[in-house]
Amino acid sequence: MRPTIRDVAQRAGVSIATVSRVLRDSDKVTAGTRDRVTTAVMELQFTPSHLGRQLAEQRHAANGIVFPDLSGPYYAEVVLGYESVAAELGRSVLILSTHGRKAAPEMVEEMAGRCDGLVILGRTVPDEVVHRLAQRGIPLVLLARPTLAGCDSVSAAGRDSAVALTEHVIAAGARRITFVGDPTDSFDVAERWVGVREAALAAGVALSRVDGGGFGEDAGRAVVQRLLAVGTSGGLSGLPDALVCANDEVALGALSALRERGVDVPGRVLLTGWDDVMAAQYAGLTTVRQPMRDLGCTAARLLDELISGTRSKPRHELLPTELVVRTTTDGTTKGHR
Amino acid sequence: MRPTIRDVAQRAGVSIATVSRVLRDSDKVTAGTRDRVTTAVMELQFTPSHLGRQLAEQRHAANGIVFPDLSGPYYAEVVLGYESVAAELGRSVLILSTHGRKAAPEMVEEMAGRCDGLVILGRTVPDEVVHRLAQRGIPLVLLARPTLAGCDSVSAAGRDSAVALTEHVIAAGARRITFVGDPTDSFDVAERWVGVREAALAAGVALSRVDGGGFGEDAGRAVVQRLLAVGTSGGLSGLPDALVCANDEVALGALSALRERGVDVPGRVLLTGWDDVMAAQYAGLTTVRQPMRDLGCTAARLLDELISGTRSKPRHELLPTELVVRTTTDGTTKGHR
DNA sequence: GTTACTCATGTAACCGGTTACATTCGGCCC
DNA sequence: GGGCCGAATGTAACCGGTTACATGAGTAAC
Repeated sequence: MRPTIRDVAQRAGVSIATVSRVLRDSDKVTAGTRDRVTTAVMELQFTPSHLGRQLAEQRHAANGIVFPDLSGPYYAEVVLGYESVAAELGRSVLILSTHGRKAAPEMVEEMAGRCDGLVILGRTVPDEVVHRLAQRGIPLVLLARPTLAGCDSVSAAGRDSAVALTEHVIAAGARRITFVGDPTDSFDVAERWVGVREAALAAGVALSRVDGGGFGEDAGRAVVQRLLAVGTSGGLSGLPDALVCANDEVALGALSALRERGVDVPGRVLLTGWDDVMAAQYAGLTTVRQPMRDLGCTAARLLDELISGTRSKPRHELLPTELVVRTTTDGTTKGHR
Repeated sequence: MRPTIRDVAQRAGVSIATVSRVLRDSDKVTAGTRDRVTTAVMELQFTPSHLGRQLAEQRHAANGIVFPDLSGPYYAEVVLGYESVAAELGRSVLILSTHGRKAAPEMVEEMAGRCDGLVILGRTVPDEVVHRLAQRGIPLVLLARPTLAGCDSVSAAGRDSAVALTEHVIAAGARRITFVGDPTDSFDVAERWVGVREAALAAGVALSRVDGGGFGEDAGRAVVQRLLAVGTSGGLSGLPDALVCANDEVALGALSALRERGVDVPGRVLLTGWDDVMAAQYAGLTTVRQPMRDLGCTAARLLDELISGTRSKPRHELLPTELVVRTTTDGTTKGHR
C-alpha cells in the first residue's frame, strides 16, 4: 500500500497536522521539524492522495468538457485549447464525447460529480439536462450553443461571418445561392443560415436550402448528386450559381462529386465551406476560419472565473472569425497547385 | 450544500448503512425499507459523492491518457477511440497534453494520482518517469512508444508498412530515395526509418536522409528549399527520385513547395507521407493509413484488463496498417481532381 | 516570581461514503 | 418456554487528507 500521511508523521516523529502543514507550507513550522518531515517524505516517496485531499477541501481541481465527437478537426482543436489553459490553471481535464448516445445525460451528470465545473459543446445533451446541472449549482460554460439559465457562453461570430461570406459570393457573381445544411442540426449551422439569408435578402439574391444528412463528406456528395439529377435529363440546370456549405467536410465532398462529374468549380458553380480545416487549404476551398483553439481557451478562462467565484454575473463571448478566399470562389487567383 | 447519505438516512428513518445498501443494491433489504429509502433519495435529489465513494472503495473509475499534442488529426483520433471504449467500460477519461512542457513529468505523476491507470503516448515524458510510475504499481499502457519495464504496449506496424511503402516507390521507378524526418524524434519515425532502410538495402537502392526540424508543413517546405539549393545553381540535381516523408504534414508542405517551384510530382519526384490525414486525400498524396482509432480502443481494453486484474503478464499489440497509393507516386492513375 | 502572551505542535472532528461486525427480532424446534 | 438460527438493520471503524481548537513551552513585562 502507498504510504499515508500517518506513516510520514510517525517516521518524522510529529503529528499528521504538522505533516499537512509542511506539505501545504502554509502555517509556520520550525525549520528543524520541516526538515525532518521533508526527509521522511523523501524516504517514503510519499505523495499525498488526491482523493483524501479533495474530500477534505471539497473541490476536485478538475474541469470537464462535453462534446459530440472528436473526429472532425474542429472539436479536437477546441479541446486542445481548453486543456492547455486548464492545465496552466492547475486543473485536470475530463473529457466526454457523447456520440449521440442515449445515455449521454446520465454520463454528463456523472461527470459533473467529478469536477468543479464543465463546458458543454453544441448538440450533446438536451437543454433540460443543462438546466438541472445549473440548478445543482455547477458552474457551466456553453460553447457553440445558445445560452441558457444565466450560464456563460462562448461562440464564434457565425452570423457575421455568414454575412461576409455571402456578400463575397454575391460579389463574385452569384445570383442563385443554395445553402447546404440543416439549421436544426446545430446552433452553429442555424446561425450561419440566418446570416446567409440576411445577406441574400439584402442583396435581392435567390436563396434555397438543401440538406445531405449529416456533417460528413458523404452529405456533400449526396447533395450534388441530387441537384444534378433534378436538371432536365441530367443537365446542369439544377445547379445554382453558388453552393454555400455548412462546413468544410460537406463542401469537400461536394467538390469531389462536382469535379468527378466534370462540373467546373468555380467556373460553373462557386463553392464555400466553413471552419478552414487543413484539407481546405489543399483543396483551395474558400471558407471561414474559426478561432477554434481560442474558443476552448476562452471557455476555460470563463469557467475558471465561475469556479473561483471571481465573477458571478454571466458573460457571453463572441469571438471574431475570418473569411478565407481561395480558388473555389475566385477563378482569377490561382491556388498553389 | 448537497444532501449527504446521512440526510437521506435521517429522512428515511434508517441508518446510513442501509442507504448505502440500497444504493448499491447489493445486500438484501426489505422491500418496504428499500421504498422508503428510494423515495427519500428522490425527494432530496440525492446523488452520491464520487469522492466519498472513491475514497472508501480505493479506486477512481477513471483512466488517463497522455499525449504530446492534439493538433494533428492523429492524436485526436487516438484519444477519441480511447474515450469511446473507456466510456463503455464505465470509466471517465482524463487527458493531458504535454506540449513539450518542462513540467510534464510532474503533471503526469499528478495525473497518475487521479486515475486507476494510464496510457502514455510517444514522446511525452522520459523513460525514467514511466519507470517510476510502473514501480508505483500504476497500470500503464505505452502507445507508439517502445515498451519498457514489463508494461503493455500498442503500436501500428510502422516497420512493415515502411517496407511496403518503399517497395512500392522502388517499383514506381525510384533509384535514389531520400527519407525526410529525424528518427530520434519519435519511436514511430524511428521504426519507419528502419523499415525504409531495410527495404532500400534489400533492393540495392541509394538512400539518404534529411530533416526539416519538426513535424509540420514548414519542415517539408524547408527540406525542399534546401534540396533545391544544393543542386548546381538552383537546378534539380539535388533532388532524389523519391521523397519518403515521416508524416503527411511534412509531405504536404514539401508538395506545396515543390509545385510552387514548378517541380512535377510525380513526374520528376515521387512523394509519400504517413498517417492518411484528410488533407492527404485531397492532395492526392500516397501514404500509409494507420488504424488510429483502433490504437486508442486497443489501449483502453488492455488497460482495463490490467486495472481489473484480469491479466498480469504484459502484452504487446501490433496493429496492421494499409498502403494507400495516390497520384504523388502514380502518374498513370489520375486523382479525382 | 507571577502573569500574560506568542507561537509551534498535537488532538480530534470533520469531509461522504463502504463495510465488517454487532445487535435485534421473529420463527422454529424440542 | 427456552435456545438456536438466520435475516434485516444498526454501529462504528475505516479510507487519507485538512483544519479549528487545545495544549504546552518559552519569553517578555510587571
